[in-house]
Order: sequence, then structure tokens, then C-alpha cells
Amino acid sequence: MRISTLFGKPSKNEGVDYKIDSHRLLTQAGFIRESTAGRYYLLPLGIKVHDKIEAIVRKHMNAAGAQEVVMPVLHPLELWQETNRTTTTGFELMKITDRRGADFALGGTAEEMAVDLVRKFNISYKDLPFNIYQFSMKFRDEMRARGGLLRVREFVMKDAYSFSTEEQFKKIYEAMWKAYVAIFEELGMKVDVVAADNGYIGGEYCHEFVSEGENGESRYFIDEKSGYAAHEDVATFKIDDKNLDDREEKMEERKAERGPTMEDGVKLHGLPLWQQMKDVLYFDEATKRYVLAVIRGDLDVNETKLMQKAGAWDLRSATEEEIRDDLASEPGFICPVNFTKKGKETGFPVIIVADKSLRTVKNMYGGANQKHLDLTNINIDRDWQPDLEADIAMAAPGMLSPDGGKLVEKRGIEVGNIFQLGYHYTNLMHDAEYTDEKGTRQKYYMGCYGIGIGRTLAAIVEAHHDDRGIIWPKAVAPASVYLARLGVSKETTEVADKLYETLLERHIDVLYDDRDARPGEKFADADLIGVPYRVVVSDKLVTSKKFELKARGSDTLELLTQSELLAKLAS
RNA sequence: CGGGGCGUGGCGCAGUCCGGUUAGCGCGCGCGGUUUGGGACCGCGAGGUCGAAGGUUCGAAUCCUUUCGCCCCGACCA
Repeated sequence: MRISTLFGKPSKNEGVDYKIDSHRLLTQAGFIRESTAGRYYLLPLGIKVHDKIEAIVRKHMNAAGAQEVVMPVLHPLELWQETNRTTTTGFELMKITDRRGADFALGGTAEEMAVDLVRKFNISYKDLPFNIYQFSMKFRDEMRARGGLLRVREFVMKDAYSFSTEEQFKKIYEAMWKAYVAIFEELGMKVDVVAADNGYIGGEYCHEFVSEGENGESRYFIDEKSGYAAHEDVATFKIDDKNLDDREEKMEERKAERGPTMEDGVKLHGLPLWQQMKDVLYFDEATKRYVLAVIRGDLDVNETKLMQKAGAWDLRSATEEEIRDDLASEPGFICPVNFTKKGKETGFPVIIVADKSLRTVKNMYGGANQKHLDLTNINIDRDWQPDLEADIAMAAPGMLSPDGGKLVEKRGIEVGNIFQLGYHYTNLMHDAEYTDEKGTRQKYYMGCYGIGIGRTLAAIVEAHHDDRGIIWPKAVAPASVYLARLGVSKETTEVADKLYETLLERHIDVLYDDRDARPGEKFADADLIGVPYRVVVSDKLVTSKKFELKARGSDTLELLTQSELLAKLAS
């Protein structure tokens, strides 16, 4: 490919103020161009990398026994209604109506479509297991797109859906896990595999593949000794017992002229933070219930865990008015002791969820549901009873992992994930069944597996760049050689043109900078675009019949004859 | 959706508060010339219904109303 005729040439004054490196570099180097927020044009250089990533993903999916299909982008809305996901999805569905009034969702993920496809066939246990996948444009009406390709509203995703018996499932899940490890390794990426929350996808467990980096949106914890790795939403930790040997003292009311914060309580009572009760009140818009989360004072409530344990979908903080007027309590002085069981005005029920950390401490203190009144020596069971006890605590750096090592906090970009879906969809959708050995109908046990191609592309750039530009791993580089012709003499031009032809004949992918530009500009663009090798043909070098070779990311220059050069580039 | 900022040639901006000739500047682009190993220089030139609609006014990029879009921070995810 000749730079002189390339559509989408590098431009240094494009996107200069973009905050995210991959966003800026991909824009300046001419890989992408923004259309509107969260929607991008992929330019000729960009699609080359995108295609290479797809090819690698495809190779490993096929090797793992998955079979490629293509599904429609418009999904009949009935399918989403069948699984209730018109209301429960985390991303807003994009909807479309055709001229006959039929409603469709623009596909954001395709579990329902996969099930619908499979149930169009008469499948026997002999056909199991199987795993079908596709590359297709996904649409998500994200509230806020950000970071260039890192979070967009339209993107190509590889999504796979496995159908099997429950017994067969584990093997498939592991095969996908292994395939993902191989994919990201071949892509030149270091990823952590992190246990995570299933969210709106459903099912019981899942793992995210996270490319570590400052700009990542995923926060997770790792125990570097044992390898335990979990997203902050699900990370668990060992809780230390505090004062369990103490005798339970008599609960007492105490005047408390204090502010509403935890620190105010510590100061007033002169007792440790961990002995204080933290009470956080939520309202779930989906089920119209209040949820009172109670936890040890030195810990924070993990809202993802809370939602899962309490069966809530759409949790928000309760307002001060709700606390005062509907629940007859007081912000900063909420307490589960004698807490009202339903809203005075609204009649909405209250569910009290206790974190298991409350079992590690006795004689706690906290508010008394009245301004400037506290309780001391509160003990669970004796003084109050939760409706539900569960782990609803947020892990923090330095805590001990379930395996005993220290938890380290990391950030990263979620580039792929694998989900156990179980019977979630096959229970919700009719006829999602095969015939077993005895001739009876059985539900499929499912899994799904996604990789965002564009995000992966951006994550590679995040991980591989310097202040001059991108440094592509060989496997995905838009070309392997940047051939820069310096000088305009007839001889130099002829030698450079000839080398370009020779490289093409040998199927060495080359970007030929044949522009009539100054050396500085060519070197700068070579560094910006970031292909693995730069070859220079110049007026100085033609007389000696040598070519200069330099690897991107290194400062070493080599002078080589043409045969030496070709041998090196072919390897 | 909440909070903050911004829409002026392809890109980055000035001008807007306080209305008044032909709307400027830098980069880029085109032509001519001098240059050619880390983003050169000189000359000439093209390119703008000032996001959109409505209003106020003798007169609007500038004031008012409405609206659309974009960026940054939060709640979501491949």
C-alpha cells in the first residue's frame, strides 16, 4: 500500500486533546475517525488490524470446536420479551419498527436469537454439545461513550453460545477459557482472568478477561500468591474477628449531639470504627421495596452483591425525605433495631440485609432512628433480626483473599468474557429442548462467550505505545514493513519502487511512503503508525546498494544488502 | 439522567461580556520556487449560510427563546 494514495493519512493535529492514548494515537495515525459520539469509521489501516484480530479469534474458536454462523442484526422484539430482557438489560435497547409495524431490537447481544435458532431444529442428545458463534455489529445505547474505541455504541463483537447437557458444560467452559488465553497471547496481550458478576446476562458465574492498564474501567483484586482474581463486584475476603470474646452488655440509649457521618460517631463515642454499625438505605425501583443494608463500620456496601442477594434490579439510594417521612428515621441515625417494616405513606415493604461481618463484633453502636439519639451495645439476634444475612461487603486493597494472600487492586480493560448461563434462558424460552437417550425432552444448559474486537484493538494500543506512537505486535500490525523513500533522485526512486514490488511479490505486507515529503515527516509517521520494521532507501544509501533496517521500539540501525534484508523480513 | 464545559473553513482557536465596514489567526490543502536523515522556507491561492430554527433590532457570530450535537465527571459494559 502506498501512503501517497492511502485514504486516511496520518495527521498530527487531529484529536490532540483526546485524553486516552489509544483514542489519540489511533485518530492521529489514521486508523479511525469519529462519526458521532461512540460511533466510529474504521479507516483502511484500522480495518486491516481489525481483520487480523478477527482472524486470530476465528482461528482459535474453530480450533476449540465452535462453528461460525451469522445472525440477523434486527432481533424480533418478542424474543426479548420472552426472557423479560426488555426491562432488565443494563444497556438501553435500541428499537426499530418496520413499515408493517413489526418491532425489532437492534441486537446488543444475542442469547435469545441463538436459542431461537437452535429450537428451529430437531436436536437429539447425539448432537450435543455444540457451540455457535458469530462476528456481528452490536448496538448499545450507552449512556456515555468514552475513550475512543474503548466504550462505544456500535461495535463488532465475537459472541458464542454453547448448548449442552449440564454434565458436558464444564468442558466447554474450560475449552473457551483456554481458547481465550491462546487468543490474547497471540494478540500480544497480557490479560488477567477475573471472576465477575453476570449482571443482566444471567447465570451464576462468569469470568472477565482483563487487559491491565490505567485507563481501564474494570476494578479488580488479585491475590498474587494464589492467583485468586475477582472483579470488585464479586471479590470476597477473609474477615477478621474483632471482640467476640466480650460479654454482651445491656443495650442503652444515649444522647448524641453529632453529625451524620461515621467519623462523627467514632469521635462522640470514642470507640473504634469497626464497632460502629453502618446502615445504608436503598430503594429498588424494580420491586418497589426498601433495602436496608447493615454492615460493619469499617467496611463498605457492595451494591452489586447486595442487588444479587436481595433480588433487586434497579437499586438507588433512598432520599432524605423517604428516610424521614416514609420510614420515620433520620439520615445518619438509621438503625435496624426497631426499624419500621414498611413505609408509613407508601406502604412499600422494607427488607433488612445484614452483612456477615456483623458476626465478628459484639456490643456495636449506632443511631436510634432519631436525630441526636444513639444506641450502644447493640447485638444482632438479641436486639434485632435481619431478613437476610449475606456477604454484601466491598473488598479493599490490603485485605486478605479467601486464599490468605494480600489483595492488590488493579484496573484494566475488559476485552472478553465467558459466562455460565445454565438454564437461565432455556427456562424462560419455550421449546429450548433436545431429546435425551430415553426419548424425553430436556432443557439445554448454556454458556456464552464474548470478545469485543474494537475494544481489543484499542486495548492493544493502550498496552503497546510510546510517546511517538503505536508499537503494534507483529501478529496484528497493519503491515510488517514501513518503507520510507528519502530523497527524490531518479535512482533512489527506482530502487525504492523496485524494493516495494519485490516485497509485494514475497507477500511481505508493506506500507510504502512514496510521498514527496521531508525525512522528519516520514520518520514521525512511521513511528506514529507503528509497524514493526522501518526500511529506508535514500540518496546516500543507493550508491552502496544498502538498505537501512530499524525495528519499531528500538534505536538500532542495521545496514543490509537486499538479500539480507529480505531474509530478515521474511522470518 | 444529574453536574460542568463547548459548537466560528478539514483540524486547533480568537472575536461573543459591551451588536456596527469585507469574520481574523495558526496548522493543513492547491500552484510555483528553494529545500531533503527527525514534522523546512518564500510567494501566490482556494476554502466559512459563525450547529439549527424562531425572535428583538436600522443592523446579530455577538442579545432573547427553543432545539440539535459534542467533550469532561458520575450511575452501565465487549
